Amino acid sequence: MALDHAILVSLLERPGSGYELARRFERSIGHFWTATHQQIYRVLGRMVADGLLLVREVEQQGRPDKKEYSVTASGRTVLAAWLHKPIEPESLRHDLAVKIRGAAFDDPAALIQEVERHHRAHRDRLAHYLAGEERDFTGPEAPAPPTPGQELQHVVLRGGIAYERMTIAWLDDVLATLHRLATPPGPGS
Amino acid sequence: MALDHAILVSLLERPGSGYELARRFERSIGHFWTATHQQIYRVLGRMVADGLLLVREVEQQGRPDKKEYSVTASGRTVLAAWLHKPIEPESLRHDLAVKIRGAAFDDPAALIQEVERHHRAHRDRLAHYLAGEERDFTGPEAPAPPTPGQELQHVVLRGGIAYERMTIAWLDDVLATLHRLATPPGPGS
DNA sequence: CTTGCCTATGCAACGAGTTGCATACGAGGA
DNA sequence: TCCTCGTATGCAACTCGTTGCATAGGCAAG
Repeated sequence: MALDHAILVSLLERPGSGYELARRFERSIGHFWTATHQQIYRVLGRMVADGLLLVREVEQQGRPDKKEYSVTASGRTVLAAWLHKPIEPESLRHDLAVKIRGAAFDDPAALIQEVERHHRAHRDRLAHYLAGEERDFTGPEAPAPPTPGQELQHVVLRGGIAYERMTIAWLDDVLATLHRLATPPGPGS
Repeated sequence: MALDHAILVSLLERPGSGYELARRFERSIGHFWTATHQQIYRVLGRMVADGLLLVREVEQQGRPDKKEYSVTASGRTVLAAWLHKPIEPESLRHDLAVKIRGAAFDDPAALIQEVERHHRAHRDRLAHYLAGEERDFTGPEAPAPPTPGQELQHVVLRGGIAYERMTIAWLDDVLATLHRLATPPGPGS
């Protein structure tokens, strides 16, 4: 059900089409939520049927027409109700951690390349987040007195940055451990 | 599909019943994966049908009988194949981040209690992880030369600890931001 | 002019995951 | 005696999420 709320927040920040939402979910919102376009289109249809969203056909030049969605008063009410309802602290689902524990029953050294791949991916994401932070919040182009909405977006982005930094440091730890296990105990020991 | 592999790893570390697996998934394995008992029972049945697991009826005294599952050679092969196949770096699904951005369209101060609740939950989890680390890895009771399997379990646990520490620090940041937004700009400004 | 790419939307089928309910045994307390 | 709690397993119904496929317009390169 939380995809509904993520869509409401994103459309309140700026109305847009399903396609645009899908791209946002790959970028800034994807920092903390993911969704494919098929899922988004389906949920958008249901939310319109439920009266949470409005659709407006928008003709475009040089590209296909689009449907722009915006939040109704009813949608704001639903979002507010969710905001006031406590949620459970979420737990991780970390495939890589399963693999690492599974490596005990296979060759730990075979995992090194995989972990390095993840390490690179997280370094890339961190660089991407930092560039976004510079552009939108800390750089010279940033709005001098940020609005509450911008402050909140910034603190969420700082969370993404902290997550990537932590993950990179942990993957360093994992790599060191895998190398230690791959190298048999030295003769000087 | 990854629940299958998490179950294989857990049963290789120690054979057990569906009920025991469900409790492990609430504890150590739950650090990086979650599953309800219904889901586990269903998957166990399918994996037995596929020849990945063996069942053994075990009579117990003072409590109902149980079915103990263990991994077959075929199960080990399937796990090894998965270990050698690259996976995508996973992305977060953080409900609380959606709420924080959503607070821009509601009362940011109303979120403070919710964030404090999560803060407490993560501090509790951190304490729980640290106790487990002391007990199993760094304390005087820990095995002097750890096996590769224990080293790998430890590095995964260190990941959980790093995640909780990072999250707690971030929630401090979030709380400071929410308090700043809740307090109107002071007269001395 | 065909091929591929980007924008834009959507269906159908399947698999993953959640929620509610049901059963059954044994132990302990009201 | 009945009620509740912990152990132990499972069905049924539903929603969530993924994968594969299909359509369609415009643009640019070969």
